[in-house]
Amino acid sequence: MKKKVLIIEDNDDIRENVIEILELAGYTVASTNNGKAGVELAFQDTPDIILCDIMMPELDGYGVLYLLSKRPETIAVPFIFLTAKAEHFDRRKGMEMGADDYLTKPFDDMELLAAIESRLKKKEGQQAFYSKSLDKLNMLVAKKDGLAALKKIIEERKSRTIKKNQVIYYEGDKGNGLYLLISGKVKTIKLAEDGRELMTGIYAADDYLGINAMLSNEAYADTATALEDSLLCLIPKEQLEELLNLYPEVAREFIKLLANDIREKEDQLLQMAYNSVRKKMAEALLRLQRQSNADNFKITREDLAAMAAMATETVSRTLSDFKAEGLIEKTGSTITILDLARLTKMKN
Amino acid sequence: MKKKVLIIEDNDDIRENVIEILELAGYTVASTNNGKAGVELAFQDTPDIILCDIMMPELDGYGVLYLLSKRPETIAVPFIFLTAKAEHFDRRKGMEMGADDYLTKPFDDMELLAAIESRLKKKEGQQAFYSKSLDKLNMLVAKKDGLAALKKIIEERKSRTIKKNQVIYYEGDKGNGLYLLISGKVKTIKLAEDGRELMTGIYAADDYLGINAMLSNEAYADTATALEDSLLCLIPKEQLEELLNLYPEVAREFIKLLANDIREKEDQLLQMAYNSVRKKMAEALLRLQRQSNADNFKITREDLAAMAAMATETVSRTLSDFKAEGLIEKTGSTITILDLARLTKMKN
DNA sequence: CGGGACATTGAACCTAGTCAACGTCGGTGG
DNA sequence: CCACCGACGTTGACTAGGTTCAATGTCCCG
Repeated sequence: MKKKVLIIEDNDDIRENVIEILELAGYTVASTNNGKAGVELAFQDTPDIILCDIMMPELDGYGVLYLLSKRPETIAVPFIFLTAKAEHFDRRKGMEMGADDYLTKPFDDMELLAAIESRLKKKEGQQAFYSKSLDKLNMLVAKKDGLAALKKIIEERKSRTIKKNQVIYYEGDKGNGLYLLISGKVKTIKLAEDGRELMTGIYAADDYLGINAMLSNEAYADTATALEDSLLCLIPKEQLEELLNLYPEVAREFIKLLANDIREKEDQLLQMAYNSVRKKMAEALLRLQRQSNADNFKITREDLAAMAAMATETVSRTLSDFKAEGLIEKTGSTITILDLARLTKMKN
Repeated sequence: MKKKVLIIEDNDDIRENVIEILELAGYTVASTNNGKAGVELAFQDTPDIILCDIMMPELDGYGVLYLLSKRPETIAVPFIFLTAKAEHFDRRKGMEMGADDYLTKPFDDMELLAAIESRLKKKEGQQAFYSKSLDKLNMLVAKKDGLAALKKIIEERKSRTIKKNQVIYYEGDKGNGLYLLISGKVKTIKLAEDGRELMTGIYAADDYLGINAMLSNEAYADTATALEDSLLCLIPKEQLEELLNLYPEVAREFIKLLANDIREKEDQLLQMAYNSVRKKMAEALLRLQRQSNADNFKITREDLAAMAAMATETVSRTLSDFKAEGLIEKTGSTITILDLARLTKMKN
């Protein structure tokens, strides 16, 4: 089956040229010269890949990407930016927003075709990759007889790669689905009035993201950011609703997840309230150890400070103390836990 | 229909004497001379009221009361202590554990009969009282067609009066049902290692208590204590499970409650972490105002301290400041909010 | 190998906790 | 009905722990 490519580019020469090349290469091509029309075309008939200029009047490339990422049907479509600007900052901004690649104009035919093919191939690779995470989801649904629903969900797997430091959703965004983290690591944070961050959660492979926003039908209460390159699977809201209504087991499972979450939050509250800095630090390290299942991990002082609700300087000092006491080892931003037992028993 | 009375009393003379009186008065009487047997009798054939001695070998009266409160079928049965000790401390301990009355030996026939009748009458009164709370539950269940289930639950309404400062459940207890608070006010707290309390929640009429323990099938993560005399309705675990499996709407409703709970806990976490004492105090007062729907309320400095995670002395000081600034009024343990707007906008 | 981001260390400051003494309220018993 | 007691609330003085500001050191990426 022919792959559909959507091109959004306001320069007529370039657009026509690209269309010609792609049609020769056997793709079906849709095109437009402005961002708004591009978004609408994408919604009407989901393409397999999108090429998009950054600098455009009215709605620019970043805006297009943002709007597309709001809808489940377009969120997973590979997105390649076309631009004359090869500057560092723009490139990063685009990648952080979730673009998959970047072509600097002028580009030759081979470059273009190679980029498209590599993206399409990668996307297919991901479909196969889905790992245990989704199998677990299958289990969950299949427990009783949700076979049809199960098939449907898996067939329509939407996936999305997220790069380090990229924001998955912002506090206040209305969610469009539930995320299942397939690989990587993600943190959720809340911002205090003065700009300080508090980490409300840290997630690893097989964890669900945004459960409570999704299930309470409200906007996200925190901001989710990738701590490292991650792969996410989106379960669209409507399908989730359907599952919940059809299969009590699914609802029970989510209820359990939520209830445990509350438990954890309450524990954290107690710690935050009355524990000394040493104790809070120890607990933060233990949480990291538990969820990475390893005795060493990389984390910035800033993130640690946000986890334990203290100043970065205090983190530094406390870690130095811990090192002097033989509890941990540290080099740069890598921390290795040496004496788990004593950390666990840390007195207040 | 004849009412069943169970008597647990190790002194043979007194027991025989009471049995005689009660049978003359038209009650069906079961009796035993030790606590263990008493508990078993109560489980086998739920009595309408229980009279129980405190001082007994093996299992004393407090133990009996505790064991009975663990089972849904006996939790709501009126319980009267019989004892020679008229001392203040014992009386309070008994009442705090949930005893409904106290008879000091020696007591005469009239005293005994009056106590029993008053208890039975009160219990019946409660059945009628149930107020809007349960009607709301009905709504919830009836939304679709859960008529049968609905009827069943309402028929088997278990109710229980809880006196001020009485503990409803302890952290670590395995729950046997979900509580619906019909009237009164309840707090849930967690204890830090050093004994300081942190209030994790405060509940008013129509709120559910212990949702997350119940739904995650684990022990309670906090201790629930009545802030004033309260009336609770117990929805036994099994019925809850049934409802959840039969009616997705019910599950959805609870999911929403849980999700909102998480939201609140996260907000609290952020406050606890970075806010000044003044701000924390203001937030605590606002929370009290919101949930009592009144501008004045009675609360001890200790409870306030547990809510805002600070020392009672600091609470005193901060309240004094607030009063001087015209934000609140206070006399004894009653606080009146004067300037809601400024409290809300309290800067950090 | 240079620059910027990240980490460490020192010193000053300040908030809120602790300890202690005193005041106030409400309930109980004489 | 009043006096007393214990629980609860207030205020002051002192102190410890953590934040802030500032300077310096170290790592990593291009």
